[in-house]
Amino acid sequence: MNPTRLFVLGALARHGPMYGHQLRRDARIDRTELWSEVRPGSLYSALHRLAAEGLIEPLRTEQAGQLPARTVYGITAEGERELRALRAEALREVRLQPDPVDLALAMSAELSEEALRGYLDDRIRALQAQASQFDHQRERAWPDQTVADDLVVEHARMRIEAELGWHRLVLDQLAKLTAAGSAADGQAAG
Amino acid sequence: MNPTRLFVLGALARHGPMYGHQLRRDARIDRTELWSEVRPGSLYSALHRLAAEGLIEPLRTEQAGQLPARTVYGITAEGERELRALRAEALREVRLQPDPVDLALAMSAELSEEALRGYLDDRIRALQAQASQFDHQRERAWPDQTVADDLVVEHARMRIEAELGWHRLVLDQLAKLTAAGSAADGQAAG
DNA sequence: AGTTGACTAGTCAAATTTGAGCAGTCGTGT
DNA sequence: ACACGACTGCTCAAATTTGACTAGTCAACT
Repeated sequence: MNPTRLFVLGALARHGPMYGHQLRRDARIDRTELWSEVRPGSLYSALHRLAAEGLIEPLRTEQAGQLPARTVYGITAEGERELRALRAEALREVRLQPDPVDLALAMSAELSEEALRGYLDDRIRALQAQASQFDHQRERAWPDQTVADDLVVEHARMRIEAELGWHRLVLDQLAKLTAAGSAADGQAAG
Repeated sequence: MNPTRLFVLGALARHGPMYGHQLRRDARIDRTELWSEVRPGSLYSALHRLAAEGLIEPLRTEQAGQLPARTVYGITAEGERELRALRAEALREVRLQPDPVDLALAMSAELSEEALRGYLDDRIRALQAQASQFDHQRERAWPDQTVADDLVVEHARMRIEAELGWHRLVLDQLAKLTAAGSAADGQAAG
């Protein structure tokens, strides 16, 4: 499905021509980390590939002060078409992304009850921290905030709440979980 | 983090020596699709790499009837250590995986209200279908089902419920969402 | 006998991501 | 002056994933 391409095309369509680092920066600013983690490597490789496919095109190179030169890309007509197609694909796709913690849990039978409880407590604390961050952010808007942005934040908040609920359930069942194999395996390397 | 490696090491540690296709098959049987999508390409490349690193080792090659030969791998002592490390890593990591639908939604301002409502209705139907599947499955157990397996299914069920709640919220705000840009863009290529 | 369809066990090229790094610049202190 | 850390704009190798494909076997029909 490739979210990186969707992100690049969408950003160029909205804001107009941009260069690589600008995309990366805006991704941080606009809470983009919620829907897509844009790493530099992926970003630039997507830019090169999109340009090679003619979906975006280098418009000019700029130079601000003595900083490294940067290439400004704009979206092409074909890129707009691809953007609509990718967006439709993303909207149609309903997939619960697998969570590695489930995999880990299924393999933790021989972990001691205390060790597992420690992990779970840590996870709950981390989730609560994230939740309260969102609650603070929800109050004050950022520039150019749209209804869609609100909904994205709300989505994250609701998912955190669901995670918290599940974690509490796991804590509830902890005794049963480790009842079978209760060997000593308190701490792992890593 | 690499869930595929964790899956392979964990499965070999639990069930004992196995060959590639067996891992792939068991992944289907044990609801593994919930936590990890094991595609053949990823699976075999993980096997080769784990073997090269000495975390698993080819024990023998079998041949059942005239079917293709298959290589049986077993986990090594070092592999067991790596398994514990990977599991601890997965248990520590708390990350809300970004959902592409958020990205798509943030770029759907110029989509018509009806088009967006159509997508959302479809998504809700798909989610409800998945939910009722889980509800049926929850009643009858599968062989070797553990408490952890129950919890994994429950996890998926709770996440679906959260998704449903959010989707209804989006439908609620739909008028506001498309209020700004309401051009005609009813259907996209796809 | 021949065909169909599903399963077995795995390969491969191409796309993509990861994670680190590079060569420079800027701002801030000291 | 100059050291320091953070930022800018981007590159690169290595790891990994994707998705289609190979080359055969088996059971069941027709």
